Amino acid sequence: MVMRMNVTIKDVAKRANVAPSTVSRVIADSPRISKETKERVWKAMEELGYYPNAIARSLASKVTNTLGLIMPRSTEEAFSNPFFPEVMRGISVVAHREKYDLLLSTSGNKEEEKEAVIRMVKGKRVDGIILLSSRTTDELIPWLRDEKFPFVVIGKPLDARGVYWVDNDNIGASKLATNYLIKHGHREIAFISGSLEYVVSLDRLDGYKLALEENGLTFKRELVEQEEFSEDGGYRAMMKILERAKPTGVVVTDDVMAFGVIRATIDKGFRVPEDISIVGFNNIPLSAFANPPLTTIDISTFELGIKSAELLIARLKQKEIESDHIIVPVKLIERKSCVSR
Amino acid sequence: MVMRMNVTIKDVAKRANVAPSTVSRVIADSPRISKETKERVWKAMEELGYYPNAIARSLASKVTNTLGLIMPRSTEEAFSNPFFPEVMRGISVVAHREKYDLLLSTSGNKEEEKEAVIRMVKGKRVDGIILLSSRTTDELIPWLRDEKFPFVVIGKPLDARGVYWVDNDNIGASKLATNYLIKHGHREIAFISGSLEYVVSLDRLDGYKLALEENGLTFKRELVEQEEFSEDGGYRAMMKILERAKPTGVVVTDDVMAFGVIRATIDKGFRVPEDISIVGFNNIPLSAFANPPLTTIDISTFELGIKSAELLIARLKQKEIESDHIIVPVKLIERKSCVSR
DNA sequence: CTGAAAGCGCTAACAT
DNA sequence: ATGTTAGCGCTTTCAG
Repeated sequence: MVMRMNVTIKDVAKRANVAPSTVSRVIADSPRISKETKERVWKAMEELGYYPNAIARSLASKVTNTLGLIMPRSTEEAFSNPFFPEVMRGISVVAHREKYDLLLSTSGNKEEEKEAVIRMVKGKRVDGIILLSSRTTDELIPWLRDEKFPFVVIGKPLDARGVYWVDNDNIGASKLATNYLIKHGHREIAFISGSLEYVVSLDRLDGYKLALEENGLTFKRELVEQEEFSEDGGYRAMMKILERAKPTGVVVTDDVMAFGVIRATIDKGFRVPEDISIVGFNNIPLSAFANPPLTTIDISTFELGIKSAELLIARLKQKEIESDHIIVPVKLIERKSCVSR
Repeated sequence: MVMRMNVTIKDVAKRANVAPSTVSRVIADSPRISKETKERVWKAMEELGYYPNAIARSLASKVTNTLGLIMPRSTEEAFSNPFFPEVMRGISVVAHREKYDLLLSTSGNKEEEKEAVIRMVKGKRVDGIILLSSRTTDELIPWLRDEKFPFVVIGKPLDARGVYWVDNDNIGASKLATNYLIKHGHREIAFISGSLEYVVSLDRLDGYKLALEENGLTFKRELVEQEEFSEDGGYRAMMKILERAKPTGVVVTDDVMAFGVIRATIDKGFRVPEDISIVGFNNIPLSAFANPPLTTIDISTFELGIKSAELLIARLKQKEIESDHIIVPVKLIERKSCVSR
């Protein structure tokens, strides 16, 4: 029976006839160690099947080589919207390239979310944090800023002073969507978004208003509705609007919601796009296959993930950073859910 | 200027007039500490804003309260298929409930995947591992088994001895899909799956063969094709089949691939379902919105995640485990992509 | 019920 | 170029 104790740096040191610190340096591939000793140490590591203990390493060096990911609200919900996997895909590409692992917090609500962040930061489990979406009411951002802990947020925070963030130009994107409808002859344009708790909703509402204004159209309260980010939310919002107004076009700030909007439109006896044109946001994979295929604003979700990870890692490595934020471009994808009037 | 040193267990001990070990016991809520001391220590922790350093804790106790997630192949690809986010959703629900965090490895290929696992296991960064999909060629499973490291794999491994796993009855599921087509009068049924490197592909191929056999139909090589798990893979597979055979129905073991199959069918001048019926697998959200809406086998992806996490955690907590594997039920979702002949 | 002390496995001054 | 020596912050015998 083999009682296989864990082989540590000491065992390697002994076998290679060097000091533990030398082994440590070899692991870090320090240039101040002679080629010969390195070889000798490598050989010893090989023979003993040595592998560094990352935890001990972290404790001593205060570096974890891992990035914390904070999902919005419940992790469970987050994975339901294709937006998040896509952002994570971007993040994981960069993390992999830069040799970072990813620690996912699993939280269920606002309090737990805060808890999760504290656990990561004070627990010293990560080198930096990416916040996947900011709410205006978020107390996390000031907290992290005060802790002087490196983090970047996806989505421009209300108070962006001293915080690094990555986002689209949401005002511009929303103007783009609205103008598209206006150019196609629409005058009564509805606007459906997620809760105004989210800065992104606020900004897109502004973009919508601006587009109306610049085209001499008047803003009408009854054409605007907020609901939760889900198919059902979109459905409910559109039902409410159709009960009090007659839009010919609608801007919906989330494709998943847009599916609900389409469903509501049909349920109310209208056709898409013949009676009502719809433009969505995010260009999720589903939107190309919807019926009709959805015209939508592609916000480069993948890129949002890429850039946020790059920005965070640049910060961690104390690289020169040009700006404390990055704007990722959007583009309008024309499909079949809009028509001229 | 405040030089805020990290407050440690020692500071708390000093302030509460106890020994560090006592503070440690209070953190663990040991019953051998008097109520009074506990209160005193809690107060001191509160006042100093103390928070345990998880890394130091892990080093000393050899427990991380973290589960490692190993994605198949590249993490990037994984996030492209809705299957994985959905599994992760299930895992995260349980992890959250049981107070575990999730560590995601970011790997790009087979070697890096192995590297990632070693880094997690030998680096002592996680208490257990969930393997999100097994290939027949997987050397990870024997390795983990030999290391006696707790892990569970989603997808029955080829050699399941001594390994814990969670899966559907893939043979049965595939029979279900194939029989459905047979019952609807189809005789020439094609079968498209991912690489036979995956046990799941093998099993589903077996199920398909069994269904044919039990119904007196002969298996034809030219009706079978393997390709990668993507829309494009499905497209290519179907193109190849249509160049040499005339199926009236096809079983595709992945919805994303099924979309490609539909596209190929149309490109070849056939209609779905009038000319060719299609049954998919996974019931991803997209499949309900496809054109036509896809009839598919729902494999309870979310449940797969739930069960795998529960099984792993039960193992970590040395709970009684009834069986070393869990079979999650499937069901057929009838939509519009199939028709009787 | 609590304290003292020895690690956990590694890194990082500081020497040499 | 390499060794010595303290820790990193916590847990855990072992005493008492």
